[in-house]
Amino acid sequence: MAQTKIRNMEEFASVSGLSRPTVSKYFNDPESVRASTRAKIEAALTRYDYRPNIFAINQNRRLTKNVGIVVPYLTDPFFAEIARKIEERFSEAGFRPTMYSPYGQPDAESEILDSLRSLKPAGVLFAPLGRASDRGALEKFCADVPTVLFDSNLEGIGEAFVGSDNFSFVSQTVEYLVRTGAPPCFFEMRTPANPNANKRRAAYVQAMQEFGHEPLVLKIDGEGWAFEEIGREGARRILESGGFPRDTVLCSNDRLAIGLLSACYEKGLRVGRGEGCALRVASHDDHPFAKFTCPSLTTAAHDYDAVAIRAVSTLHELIEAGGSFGRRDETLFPAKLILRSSA
Amino acid sequence: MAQTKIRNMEEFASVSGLSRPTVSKYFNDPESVRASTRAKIEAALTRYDYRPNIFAINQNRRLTKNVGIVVPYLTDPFFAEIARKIEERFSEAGFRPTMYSPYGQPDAESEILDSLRSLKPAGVLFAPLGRASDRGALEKFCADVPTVLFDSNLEGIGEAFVGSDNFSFVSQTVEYLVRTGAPPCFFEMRTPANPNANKRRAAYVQAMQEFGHEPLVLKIDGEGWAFEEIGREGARRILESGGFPRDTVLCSNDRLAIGLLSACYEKGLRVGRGEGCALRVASHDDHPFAKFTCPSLTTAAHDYDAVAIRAVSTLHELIEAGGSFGRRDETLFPAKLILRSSA
DNA sequence: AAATTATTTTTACGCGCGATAAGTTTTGAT
DNA sequence: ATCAAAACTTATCGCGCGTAAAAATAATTT
Repeated sequence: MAQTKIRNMEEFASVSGLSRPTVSKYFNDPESVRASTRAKIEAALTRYDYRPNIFAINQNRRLTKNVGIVVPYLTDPFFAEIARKIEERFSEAGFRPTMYSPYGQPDAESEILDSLRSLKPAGVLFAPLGRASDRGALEKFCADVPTVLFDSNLEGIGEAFVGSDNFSFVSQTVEYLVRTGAPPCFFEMRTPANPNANKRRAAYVQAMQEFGHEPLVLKIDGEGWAFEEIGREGARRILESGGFPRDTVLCSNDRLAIGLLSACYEKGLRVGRGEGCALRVASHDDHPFAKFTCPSLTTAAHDYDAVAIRAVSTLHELIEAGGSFGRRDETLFPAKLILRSSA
Repeated sequence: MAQTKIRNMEEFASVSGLSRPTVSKYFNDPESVRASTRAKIEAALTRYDYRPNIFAINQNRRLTKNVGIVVPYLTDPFFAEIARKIEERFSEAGFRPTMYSPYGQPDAESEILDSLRSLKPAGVLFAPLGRASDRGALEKFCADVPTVLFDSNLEGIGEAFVGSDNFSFVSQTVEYLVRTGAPPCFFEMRTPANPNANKRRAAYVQAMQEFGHEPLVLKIDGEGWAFEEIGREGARRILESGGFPRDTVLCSNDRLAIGLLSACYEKGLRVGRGEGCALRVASHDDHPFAKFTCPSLTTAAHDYDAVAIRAVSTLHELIEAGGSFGRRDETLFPAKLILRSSA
């Protein structure tokens, strides 16, 4: 295979029988050289495993091929899944995506942005922490680096937003629950970290009023990102002090619902829509584990693929537009109701 | 704040009243300069937000501060959690960790190693896919880059291995199940991707024999990494064709168990150790969701922290040893039995 | 205060490639 | 065969910093 070790592009150009600038052109865009030239280079690539030095490449380039993907909590399968889809699309498009996560910590988020800035990324897809984010730091970052927000919208930050339509989520679940049973109460954290939570609550109140029912919001205590634990503890307390005020519960998100279902099981409360069931539970997100809860969770699903595809294409356009759109577009995808056993 | 924008280290050295080589030394190791000098630089750092260009730094350094963390499937909360802990420790130690995942695809794994190589990392912590890995590619990589394996051991690959002791996992669960009830059958995939699965099966057989019971291994079909789905389908088929041959089931890992519990719930089969329960289920890993299954899962827990700490410190030592130990050490941490409701 | 040692400055080079300009060859259409 | 456009070669500069050696300065010891 590799008889001689190739040290740099000069040497590789030489063994390909070409000049360095031509080879350089090829690595920037293989289509930019003649087919016969391309063939020479690709033949040489099979004989020698040369790769341009990534640091030297980026040192002197105006625009790198680096893109950043930042999600608030990477150990949450929901974020891991969406980050993965985004990463995949960027790789296919010839970019070098890198994933970052502050794991819920605002100072870590700012730190990530700082070190991302020094990577001179062509662009960044950024799902902010939300309420806890350091707004000033984000604004400064977005002024320097073409950034598209996703999942959580912070008004005025980033050149565009791509996410899911919380109203679509909640109106569908409320409609379904009301139509097939009784009006739900709403189960959420008292001080949600994520701005989507507030929109969902507002959507719940509005939808209930439209259907002529009294909204009823149950706010449970708890800080941080251990939502399952918080949901379980909150549900336990409610169950131990007389139970839920209605026989249908709509959770703000699936992770809270997973905790709630766990508490119900523990207390021997049967959840589902069949006879012998004391409680119906529905939720939002279609978390990867929602299929496997007991009972399986009726929920409103994100269109993961659509969000990922659109986020990537929007960042693409932003990069090609030179880093700035005229106005800040917000793209919201509707949810898809997934009927399972819990409601 | 920043009156003048600092373009490079030369300018920053000038506003600090020092020469560039001294400033360079500081950024390589703040302790290597006099305290008064350090104070000057740090004072300048508060006035100007300068950061050395990451590409220029690494271009010419023998050893970068980059470290790679590779896990087989990052959307699995188990891997996400261990990767996170490792990442955290490296960051604290002044390294620049980057996470990668082939998401179960062997060619993606090789590709990751290739692009990692061009990052000239000081070292890599690598949890391989296992059976599916391209052994030749891994060997070539490890020859060039100081690598420590974790989670999955591949004999002869990498300079060291840090992981959990599968025998400790299984002997504890088997002992507990036998002592408090009946000898379990073993529930696993027919063709597991991960070498740990084979060790666990062997450990199960051995432990059963030592306790004087007949081992009984149930092999279920399924390919890929959708373990919950595979576990559920496998359990469904068993339940629909007469049920489990014993009233106690030990799963190879928690993700299969999550699927199995889901199938049991669906079929109305009550799982747990109390009266009225038809089946006891235990498992291994202490997956982040094992607390929230219905019933909550009795399992043998990895010592996540110990593995992460030891993996990082081993790679540290390897780097300081110049990339090679005399012999290949294997560190195995024992499991901790976590008693919950399922068995 | 002189001698020794530890730091810092000066000077200089190199890393590997991007970018550009001016000249040369190839291509493909007339 | 002619010629312009396209592609390639040659040559050269610069990016921002690491690194090394020698000279100058500061801190510590005797």
